[in-house]
Amino acid sequence: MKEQNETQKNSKEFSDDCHKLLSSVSDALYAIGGKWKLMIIIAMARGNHRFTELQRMVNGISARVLSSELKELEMNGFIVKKVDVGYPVSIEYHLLPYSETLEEVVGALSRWGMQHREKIKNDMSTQRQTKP
Amino acid sequence: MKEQNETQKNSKEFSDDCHKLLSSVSDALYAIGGKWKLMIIIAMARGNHRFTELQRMVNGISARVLSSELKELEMNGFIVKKVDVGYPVSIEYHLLPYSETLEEVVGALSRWGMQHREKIKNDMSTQRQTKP
DNA sequence: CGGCATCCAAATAGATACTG
DNA sequence: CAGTATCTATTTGGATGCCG
Repeated sequence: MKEQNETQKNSKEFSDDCHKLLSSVSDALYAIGGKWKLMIIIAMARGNHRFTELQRMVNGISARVLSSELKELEMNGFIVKKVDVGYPVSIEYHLLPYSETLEEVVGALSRWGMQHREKIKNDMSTQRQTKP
Repeated sequence: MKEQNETQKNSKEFSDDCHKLLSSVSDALYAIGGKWKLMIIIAMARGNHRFTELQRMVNGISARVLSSELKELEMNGFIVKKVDVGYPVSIEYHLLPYSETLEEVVGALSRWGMQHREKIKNDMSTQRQTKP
């Protein structure tokens, strides 16, 4: 290992680093990627616990998709489904502590999303000058 | 506005906050969501600039998909395509400064992905005890 | 209300072949 | 090398209806 020249070594380590970075990001996207999972978790963190509440809050999601996403989130340990067998039966979904580990990701994404929207807006208004 | 009771007001503001958070995250996912865009940007940041380099580095992407993703990234101002008309013609893709704004997002995702992989590993090994 | 089953349409992805 | 074109297979999603 130590005997290979610096160029090779640096290149190899660089490439290894890259693979590690890629696979960890890939793992993250696999678990919480897609359009809906983070949105559902955000909505739930903000006090929406019922199926229909969630569907109203998460814009554009259908019942079928919400249903299957909730199932996956439950299987993966992000949320728990609580069934209250009163009358009428009430079903609520709640975040488990593990969801809190996503705070940094959600924060980074929302900050970036906000400033990205600004950028798009500026791009559009400057473009309008050249092509009215 | 001021006349509504505190419960309603707080609930309304909470809901507004939620919508803002949801829409900014949604914007972010729209721009850099999907399996590939971030991966391509990461690989490029780590020194992969040629089409085939990128395809080798980003595991599982096909030429067709890589091609279309690169086009989108270019249109959205993340990367630039440089054509060197020497012999042989060489084509390279490079990150534009705007890609650097994604650093925080990439960092958060990779940290989360790493610790998530650990969690999965532990879950699997503890589960193996009960069902060998 | 909180879903599941079914059917159908649309989007996406893979394989393969071909081009300059 | 750096793609494009075409075709097909698979995934995904919406709409609808039904059920407890």
